[in-house]
Amino acid sequence: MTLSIASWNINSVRFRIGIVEQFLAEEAPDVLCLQETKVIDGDFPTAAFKAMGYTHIVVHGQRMHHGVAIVSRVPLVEDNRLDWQANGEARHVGVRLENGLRLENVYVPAGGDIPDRELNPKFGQKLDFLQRMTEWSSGLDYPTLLVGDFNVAPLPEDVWSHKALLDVVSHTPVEVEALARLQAAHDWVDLGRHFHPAPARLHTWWSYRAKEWAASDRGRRLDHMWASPALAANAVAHRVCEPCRSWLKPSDHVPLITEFDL
Amino acid sequence: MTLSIASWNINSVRFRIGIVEQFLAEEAPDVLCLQETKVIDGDFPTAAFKAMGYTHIVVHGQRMHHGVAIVSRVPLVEDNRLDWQANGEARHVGVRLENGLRLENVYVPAGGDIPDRELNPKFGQKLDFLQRMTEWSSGLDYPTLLVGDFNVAPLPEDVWSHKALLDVVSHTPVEVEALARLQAAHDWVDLGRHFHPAPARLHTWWSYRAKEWAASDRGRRLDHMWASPALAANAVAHRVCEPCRSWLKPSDHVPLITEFDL
DNA sequence: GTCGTGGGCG
DNA sequence: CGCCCACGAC
Repeated sequence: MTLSIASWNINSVRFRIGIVEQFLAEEAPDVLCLQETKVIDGDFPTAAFKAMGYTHIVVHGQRMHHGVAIVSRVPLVEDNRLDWQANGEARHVGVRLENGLRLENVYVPAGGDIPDRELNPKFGQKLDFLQRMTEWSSGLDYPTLLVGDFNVAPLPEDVWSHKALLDVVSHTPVEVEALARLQAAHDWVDLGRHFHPAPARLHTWWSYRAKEWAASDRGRRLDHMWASPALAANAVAHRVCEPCRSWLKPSDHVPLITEFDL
Repeated sequence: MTLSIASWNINSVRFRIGIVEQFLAEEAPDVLCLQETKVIDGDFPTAAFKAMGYTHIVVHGQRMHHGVAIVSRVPLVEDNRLDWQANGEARHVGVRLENGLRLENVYVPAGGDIPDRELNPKFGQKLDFLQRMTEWSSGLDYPTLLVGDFNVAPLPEDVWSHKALLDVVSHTPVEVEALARLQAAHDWVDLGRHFHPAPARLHTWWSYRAKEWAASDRGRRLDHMWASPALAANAVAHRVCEPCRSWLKPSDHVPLITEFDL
């Protein structure tokens, strides 16, 4: 059987429910992981998803910021909600699928503007978050798919200009090294680059602030899907749905989809 | 020649420019007076009006609240901006048409919630505003059309329930008496009731807070067009465009139109 | 209920 | 740029 899993930082699932429906209608993934839902669990637009066949819904939201959710056409059960900052922010939810696959959906902190632990506490929190994810990751002993907005673009080819972004949060060496440690801790396979090796252009985010985002194309690859080595062997396709960036009232992130043959 | 003049409390002309265009396309009044434009003069959507042939535009706006404007297909010149509160609020603008007709566009203060001068200063300011309009009105000696949101429903038949609203600001006896003095000061002809005498139902405003506004029909006649006696003799029709209340993203007020044969 | 504004955040 | 919220006004 085949299974398709998508991930999308939606930047308010309520405000953008229309393009989420459009995406599900066009791509029909079996499972969709959302980040930055920005909604408390009671206000999650459950009905819209159920009407489209996504009847299995696991939410972990909060007021105002952050929030993650997983909606699915195939059965799944909630497994855990981890708090890698121990501050109560809703940045992770994990589920188990019927075939035993674990799916972990995470929204890594953005990290503020200044790439300095002392001057900018948020930057330190981001690095600490990645370190605690690394420790968690090293203990995993079952096939897992880790997806979400990691807020780090690791490779030079993951940003529009390696040189221009070396001191910009999301692409600084210290973040890239922290992400490398996380990846090594479970031998995670970066499915994006597995299917589209560097130096291929591969971006998942374009700032709202650039009005001519398509023309200037100053993108970054902040969103990722990482698989346990055994699971990666079953991945048959991976793509970034870049056209979604130009839909009406878009998110600044676009969806990723991986197809598995299990 | 005939001349049609409309008046509409639009509750943000920028937010509702779409239905303003729809109204102009359908009714094509020669002149449209707007209240609660909620826009500073520099941000008034001039281009949209000019594109529809309303090339003569006189605005008197401010940040955030209030604001009035007159847009016209026929030539007119700004005549005055009166401040009947002496507090700088943009609640009036007057123009002269080529035929000598004066058109005065006013947005009377709502007056707050409690109908008591002592407990609620805004109520006193509303009564003072009407008193100063009365003094101004008694000195008029040229044919004038006074239009706008008067925020008073004078007759028992001007509200959905005379009894229920006797103590509700907009229909209290003290406001009704103040409006009667204003009317008497120039022998103003109330064109709404001139063409649709009581007890005919005649409402121009329905609260946003009643979701089933059409079914419950708890309206009030807060908007008016008053003519000097000599001018009123030339009025040939007057109507309230009630369907506008059910358009997409409506104002809580609907437009009024009077046609003159001059 | 539905505006505008201003601040937080990304 | 563009979301969420709090506030004040009507």
